[in-house]
Amino acid sequence: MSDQTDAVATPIRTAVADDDGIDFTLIELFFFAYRDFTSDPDEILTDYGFGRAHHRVLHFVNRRPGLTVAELLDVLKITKQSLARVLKELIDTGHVVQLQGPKDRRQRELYPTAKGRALALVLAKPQSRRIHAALKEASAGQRDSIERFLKAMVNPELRAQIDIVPKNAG
Amino acid sequence: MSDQTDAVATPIRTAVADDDGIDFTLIELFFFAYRDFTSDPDEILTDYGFGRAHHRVLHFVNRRPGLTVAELLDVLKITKQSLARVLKELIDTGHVVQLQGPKDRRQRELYPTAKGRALALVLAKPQSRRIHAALKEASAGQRDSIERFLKAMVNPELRAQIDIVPKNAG
DNA sequence: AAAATATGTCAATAATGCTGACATATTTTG
DNA sequence: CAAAATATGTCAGCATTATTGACATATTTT
Repeated sequence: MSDQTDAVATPIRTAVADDDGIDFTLIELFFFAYRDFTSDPDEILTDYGFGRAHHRVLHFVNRRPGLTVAELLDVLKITKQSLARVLKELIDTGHVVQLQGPKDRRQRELYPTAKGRALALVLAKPQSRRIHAALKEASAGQRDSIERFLKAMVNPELRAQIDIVPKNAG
Repeated sequence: MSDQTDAVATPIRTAVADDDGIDFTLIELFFFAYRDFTSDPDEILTDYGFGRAHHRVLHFVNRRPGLTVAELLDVLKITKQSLARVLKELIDTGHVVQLQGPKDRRQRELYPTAKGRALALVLAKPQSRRIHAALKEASAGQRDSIERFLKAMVNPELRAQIDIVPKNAG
């Protein structure tokens, strides 16, 4: 009886692999890729006294100018209280401004300032460069596959969040 | 003069888009995909009183049985003190065991127990299912593109960490 | 007028990370 | 063999990002 109550549990010496019917290869690659994907902006952010949370807010305010606090909470999947401090700091430092909603004056529409736009671009640049480098040898069709894959990884009921920004809104 | 000292900074009402020479589409998709990719195991982990940090340790101990503490720190890119608490909890709950290194007795080789292996599979299952569903319509060649892309997103000098586990170690 | 909604704020707490310092056991070096 | 280097463990303090619960204010809807 080698159950949990044994003083010493038996070590398993074989590695799990894709054989177990589980795609460990892609699971692990996704972890490594995202770890390094976020590392570039993380370094820049420390110079500004900001963290990854500030980056996320700044990104979406630049991506969807005029979105409300509620919409931002829904996209980030965090609570109002978690957002509060981060948003306040971005407002206090002049990266983001709030405007009263034109139709519903309870709402606060969030917009980037020129300063906030500039920082968003600075943060996105190394990420875009990394993506561009990773796609170097990929064809246009392969890029489409990757885009479709990433989109399909998102919960179906939340995929609408992605489509808010048209492919080339410019 | 609309600089930062102005009482009210001017809001920018246009959205950033890929036009700015930055691949915001993939940047954002990567964020959404990873957010939902980690949400499944996160929910399961709360039932065990564990967090995402425990999951990462458990994953790599199952993936590379016998890896040392130093190797684990290198893979996770965290400090020894950060790992300590999480690792201790996994050991105390019988998910992971430490064996003295056979050659260098200072080292502690980390192995999963049957309990730890089982939990790793439970956590990986929904992630694998999500990947599988996302690849549903993709051809084998497209899967390769995605794998190559994710691998290319990892810092070149750290890509060796990925290759430690052979494609089909089974 | 009452209820619902959007936002803001306060207080307390948890998870995960950090730095710095130091102890122990073991291996390597001179 | 003694000294230095290495691998690990641990303590104390702290920062960031998240959580829940409670409550206040302004505004809109019923």
